[in-house]
Amino acid sequence: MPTTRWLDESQQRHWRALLTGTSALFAALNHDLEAATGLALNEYEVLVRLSEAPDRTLRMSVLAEGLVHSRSRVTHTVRRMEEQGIVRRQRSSEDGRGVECAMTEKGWEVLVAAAPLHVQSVRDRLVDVVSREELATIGEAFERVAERITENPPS
Amino acid sequence: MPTTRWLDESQQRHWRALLTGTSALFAALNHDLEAATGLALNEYEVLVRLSEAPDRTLRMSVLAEGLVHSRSRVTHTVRRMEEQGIVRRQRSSEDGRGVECAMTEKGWEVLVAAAPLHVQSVRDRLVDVVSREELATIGEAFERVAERITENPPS
DNA sequence: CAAGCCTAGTTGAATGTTGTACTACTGGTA
DNA sequence: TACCAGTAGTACAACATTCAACTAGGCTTG
Repeated sequence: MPTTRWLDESQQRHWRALLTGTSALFAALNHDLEAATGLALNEYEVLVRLSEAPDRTLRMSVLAEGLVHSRSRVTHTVRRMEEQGIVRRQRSSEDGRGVECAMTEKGWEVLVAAAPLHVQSVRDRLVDVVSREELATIGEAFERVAERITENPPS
Repeated sequence: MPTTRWLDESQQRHWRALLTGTSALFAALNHDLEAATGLALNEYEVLVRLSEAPDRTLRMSVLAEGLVHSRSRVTHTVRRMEEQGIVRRQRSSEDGRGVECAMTEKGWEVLVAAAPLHVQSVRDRLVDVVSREELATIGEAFERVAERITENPPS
């Protein structure tokens, strides 16, 4: 059992800033979006993924993987969205186990209405607050972080 | 109503990387910590804040502000922690409305046992994955992001 | 083609979080 | 000292998330 390599003071400070900063950021984005459109950030993300997919349709497991959510969480989220009529589910024709989630026309309209507001909010709270270089550094760093976690998942 | 300034492709990619990267990161840290110590990341953070405070004691509202959690969430978290015997609550003597949350001796022991494991996990999943400069950039950027949100809170 | 194992997705219960309304105390003002 | 607006915290209900079964279909091997 090796002795602990503690974080030094500045590492500590930066890590803490990330922790509270992201917490504040996501809370604010969620709040902005929900106030303006009634949509939660999770739901919005589902719509974005669907909008980019062929036939605006994705398998549940693809959604789960892309959003980094548990399968069960996606099931519940999509069920709620289905009740609002913004997505629809149907059994996959190729794989009898699979379920495809498709965006409805109403879902598309909801997304189109929400997108400009959300983008403005992301700009106000993040993109226009950091420099282009900082954003690039952040993006690349977290790409690596995510990759590492995929290679070596918890549990 | 001005036309939307959309994100360009690289901004889009970096923003998405942050979104999924932090999601994966916090899920992994939470999982590591919970598996090793039975403590959730939230609860750990409460203990850390208390451990740094005079008398290892903080007002509920100070905890809420520091953790960027709602007052109600902190009430619940602290109640659960009190049931485990790692913190204790008492009415504030100076302000009759206030409640002070103090770390117990058991809480201190739990924190001391958990800290090395948690630090290792933070290193493995973040600190040792990015360069010192990247971490500094990230920390400073998010400090600014948080500041901006404080100046201009949602709702 | 049957057995066993894997993957996809759902279910329901336990747990956690949010939002609103409420109690209680404070501090300032008349 | 009586009022009133504001602050601290909690209670309860609605909602979201997690976790551990569970159903069902696919894939591989003998």
